[in-house]
Amino acid sequence: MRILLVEDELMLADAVRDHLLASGEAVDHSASVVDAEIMLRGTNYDVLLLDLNLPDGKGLDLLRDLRRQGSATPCIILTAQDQISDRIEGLNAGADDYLVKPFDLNELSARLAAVSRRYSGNPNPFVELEGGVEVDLAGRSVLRDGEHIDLTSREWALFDQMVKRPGQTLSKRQLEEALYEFGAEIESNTVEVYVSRLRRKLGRDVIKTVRGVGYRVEG
Amino acid sequence: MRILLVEDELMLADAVRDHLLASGEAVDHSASVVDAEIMLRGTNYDVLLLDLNLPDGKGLDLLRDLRRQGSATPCIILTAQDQISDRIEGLNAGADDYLVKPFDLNELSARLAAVSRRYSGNPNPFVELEGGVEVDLAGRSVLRDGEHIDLTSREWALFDQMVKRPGQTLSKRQLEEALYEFGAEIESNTVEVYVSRLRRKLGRDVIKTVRGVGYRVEG
DNA sequence: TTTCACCGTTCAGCACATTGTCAGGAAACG
DNA sequence: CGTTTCCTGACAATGTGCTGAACGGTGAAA
Repeated sequence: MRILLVEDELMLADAVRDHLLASGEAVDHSASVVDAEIMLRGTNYDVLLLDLNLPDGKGLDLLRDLRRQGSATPCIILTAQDQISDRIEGLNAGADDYLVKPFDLNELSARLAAVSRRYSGNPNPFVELEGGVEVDLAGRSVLRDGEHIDLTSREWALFDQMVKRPGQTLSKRQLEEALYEFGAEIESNTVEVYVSRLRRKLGRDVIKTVRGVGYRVEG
Repeated sequence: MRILLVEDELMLADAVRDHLLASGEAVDHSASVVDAEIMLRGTNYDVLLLDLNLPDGKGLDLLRDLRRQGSATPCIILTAQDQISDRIEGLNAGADDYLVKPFDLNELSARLAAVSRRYSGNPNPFVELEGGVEVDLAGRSVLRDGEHIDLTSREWALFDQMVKRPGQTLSKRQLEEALYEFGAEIESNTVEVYVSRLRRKLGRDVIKTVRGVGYRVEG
């Protein structure tokens, strides 16, 4: 999925980009409205992530222009806590959803999925795995033989990463980062423990061990 | 789309009607509550545009009566700048959105589209859930083992959100937004309290807890 | 008007789920 | 065989959700 992120706070932008790249999305970043316009002219994006509080002009105008030109690219706007009027204006200008800063990166993922799904009209983005396991990434739900399986947030964080890149082997280090946002090296076998717990819930065969490297889920 | 406009300022009413007619909508106009009641009796409208400041009675009462009778016709209320309390009351009485006068006619169109879209998105008015619970989304009514269950407006606001996305886990943040229309973030466990009350009315198993995230109802 | 019932909200305490860690055992590998 | 890597049961500390109680506000009834 091609995503255009328009955001001038660089730290936030980097965090968002890293997170989305890690989920396998293609992210372009622009820090200003003019840049964004140029990029929009050159590429067809699937989703637009738009901060309304930009230095060189109103993000709202960008969105309005887009809609005026007939573009229906889904758009999620990012606003600060107190800019309630911006949110309303944004929705009226044609935004599909909004997120209030600071937001959880996983929530961002969920909304992205929801918005793009709403748009593409495919209601069930279920991923099927071995052992009768199905996963709804956007809805954060897992079925095993049709039964719902409850995962804790850590368990989901790990499993989510693996399901997003089926067939790929993920190193323990990568998976660790899914658990502990920034670096924060932890010397322990936490990942192993969680894999163990996941296997108990989902069955032995869903998560394969790649000795010396990490783990992998089949597509 | 059939629209009923209840508004006593004739200039404004004319402007609104002209604008909507030009968009291809069917607009009826009433300048008083009693007229509106008569027209509502005779016709099924898709959207109700309601000024709260009417000469012969409170528009709010009209709305409350409608909701009490089980009508779920989407309603956008029109208020003047300073009547903030009216807005809150209106939303509590069952309005779907509000517009502050003077408003841009294009903004009106946008809200109309948004409100009606919100409703037309539910092709299946009757949803069956676990525990013998049936929900009529359009009619705002809930049955348990065939018995009618009364939900308060907040309870409904929450439950409605969950039933509309069965199988999906909704974060507490998302659900909070269902309670407090736009913003005004409140730090409390209000969502939990309402879930608790809903469970008492609907049974333990209808609403599942997803720890660390939020809640979910089964399809 | 007063009274009453109900609703929305907040808070505090309890109960229990989750988490990170460790240690001992199992399995893979040379 | 030894070594390395991985698995998993147990545990204490922490975190999170649930729910009864209480309070102020609002509308309806008397």
